[in-house]
Amino acid sequence: MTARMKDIALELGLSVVTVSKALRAHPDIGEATRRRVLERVAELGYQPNLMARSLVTGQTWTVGLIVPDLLHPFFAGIAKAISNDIRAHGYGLLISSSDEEPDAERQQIRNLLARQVDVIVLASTQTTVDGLREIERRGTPCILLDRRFAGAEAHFVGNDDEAVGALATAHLIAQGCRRIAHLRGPEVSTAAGRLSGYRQALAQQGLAAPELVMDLGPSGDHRGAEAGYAATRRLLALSPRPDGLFCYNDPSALGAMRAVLEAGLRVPDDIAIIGCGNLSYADFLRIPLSSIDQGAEAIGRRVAQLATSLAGTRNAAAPPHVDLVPPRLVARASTIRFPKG
Amino acid sequence: MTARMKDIALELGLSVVTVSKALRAHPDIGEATRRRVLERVAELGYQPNLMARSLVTGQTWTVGLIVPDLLHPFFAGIAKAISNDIRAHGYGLLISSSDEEPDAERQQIRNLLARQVDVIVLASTQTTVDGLREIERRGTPCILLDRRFAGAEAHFVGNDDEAVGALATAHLIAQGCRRIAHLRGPEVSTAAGRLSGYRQALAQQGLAAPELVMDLGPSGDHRGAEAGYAATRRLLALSPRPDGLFCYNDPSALGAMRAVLEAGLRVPDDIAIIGCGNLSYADFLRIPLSSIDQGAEAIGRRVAQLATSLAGTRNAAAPPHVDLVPPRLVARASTIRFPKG
DNA sequence: AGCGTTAACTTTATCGATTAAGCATATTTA
DNA sequence: TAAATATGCTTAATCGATAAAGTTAACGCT
Repeated sequence: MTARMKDIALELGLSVVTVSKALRAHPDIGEATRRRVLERVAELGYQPNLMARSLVTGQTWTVGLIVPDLLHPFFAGIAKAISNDIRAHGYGLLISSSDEEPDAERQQIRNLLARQVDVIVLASTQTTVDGLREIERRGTPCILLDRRFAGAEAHFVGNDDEAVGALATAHLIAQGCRRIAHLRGPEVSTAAGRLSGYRQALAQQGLAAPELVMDLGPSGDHRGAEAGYAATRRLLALSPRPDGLFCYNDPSALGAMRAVLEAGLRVPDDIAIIGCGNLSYADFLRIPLSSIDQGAEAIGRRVAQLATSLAGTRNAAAPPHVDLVPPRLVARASTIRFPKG
Repeated sequence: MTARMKDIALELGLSVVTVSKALRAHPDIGEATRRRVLERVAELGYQPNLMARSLVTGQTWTVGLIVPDLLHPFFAGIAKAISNDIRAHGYGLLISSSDEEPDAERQQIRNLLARQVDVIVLASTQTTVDGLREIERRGTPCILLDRRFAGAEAHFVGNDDEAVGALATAHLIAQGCRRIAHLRGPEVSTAAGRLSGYRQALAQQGLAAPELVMDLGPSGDHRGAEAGYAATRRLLALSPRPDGLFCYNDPSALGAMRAVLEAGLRVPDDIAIIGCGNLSYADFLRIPLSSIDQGAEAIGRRVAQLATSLAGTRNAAAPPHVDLVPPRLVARASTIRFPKG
């Protein structure tokens, strides 16, 4: 078995409490004693049992994170950033992937609560705020990530999705597109936000009608390319057809691009295409894809900061901290119609 | 505050132990009492404090995972699969990303041990097995993931990297390549294994000499494309130049492809290129990249199975379980020289 | 009737720490 | 010089559960 404080105390002829205090640099302990303790602790490579400590202090130094899909680079990037940043403050990260299933998510929330995590960070797949009741009842601080709820008074960190939609659409307009279509994502706040931003940008230029919005359907990210392909085929059947396309995410944009090229049209000359997510290796695609970078790392860092400041708090009536990370346009060949020069 | 067993016991006029046993379906408890308890527990949405439980049982129902880079799709895929599979057995997953820094990794190991995880799953960035001493001393079961140590008697789950190298190289040979080069990865067992497989495949066909191996350098994955580009430029300066190229990973293969195309050569006709990792959206690249699929999900599932079977074990003298997941060739345009028909 | 069993709880000890009180000894302070 | 304060430890209580051992009433058997 592993050494316990009791063992060290016995060896040194001290009480357990003295050892405990010495380890935590409590002022009660004299210099000589502290040194003796630390020396023996170092020799043994002793580390206090965090379970036991947590039981009495009520703090577990653990953040719980639930994402819809850990394989998605956006969420993986956020998870990595959170993990790295909170570790610097002594926190660990318990991660689970809900696979876009609300029931699984609720179960995972319950599990995190049973584990007494100090904070829950949640990119929810729920449509209502009800799933958060339990968290609230427990008084565990909760940070909503990427996806928000209409009337919920909760902390939030994520993109300003209206800005995402507006940025992408304005870029297409600037490139000379006049009939700009949108592939709309599933029933989550991000899709609604991007659609709204798209509409705003169009309205601002008097390009609102007719509306060229096509649904990608409920498919998750893994089917994004197929969904984008199918939706775009439907768009191309319209006449006159669109000359610009803002896609909910990059996979659907890739599917869209395939559909456009297969139809014998040119990208970006006939149809300019922009996605969202800024996938890695976009530069190595057949036609490098313009996209909106969501800044996963920045989001993760801000979540980490908020989480560590919230940990230890209980039911603090602090006003919700809403942190909208600005998106960044990355223009590549798929939209650049007027090469400079 | 949240309800505790004591509260429920008091309300129902029972002892804490009775409630505890009722919740765990202990045979001591009568049907009527059990029902009363379960009913009240359901009403309150009570969940036992897992910290307290762990302290006495010694099991935390937690698996610790350390990977070099959570953003890397291979490790993200593994993490996702592990998380999903162990959750079904009641386990949670504590994840951290070591960023390929041995010191960070060691610190993370210590942290996981202090948190009393039941099993540690480790894709190590260390060069020696010394960093595992502490784990061993504690008797915590440990599963090495993806990267192995020479003489270590430890559980291992990952690819058969010699098979990876051999599979890729044999494929190039089958496509008619005769001067096959290799971009070698950094100082980890996977790079050594793939190199060895490459050599074996060449030797088997009497194509061994001269050796056309170029180092990618110590760069991690994020610089893979640049490193691949640079190494390939050096390769192209040779004469006669290679006609086939097996790259350590996909990013370096993309860099290699860029170098080849910039030199005015054709892929795969002048030089066929194959990578490793089977990156998503490989089909949407300028020239779809052939690659070796490592089967991240399969690896994750096997790790999960092994981990749950090992949890609760201490210093079991069970012989190390070595699980080599077979790689799968995914041939695409970058290597297919003889289109069928 | 007497005694061993069983069923269904309760009481006590424990897990490995932390926090709150005690208690000498030494050092100031008035 | 006596009372007041610090200094540096120790002992007792606690965190929220589980495990081991004890208790009591009902039951069955010869």
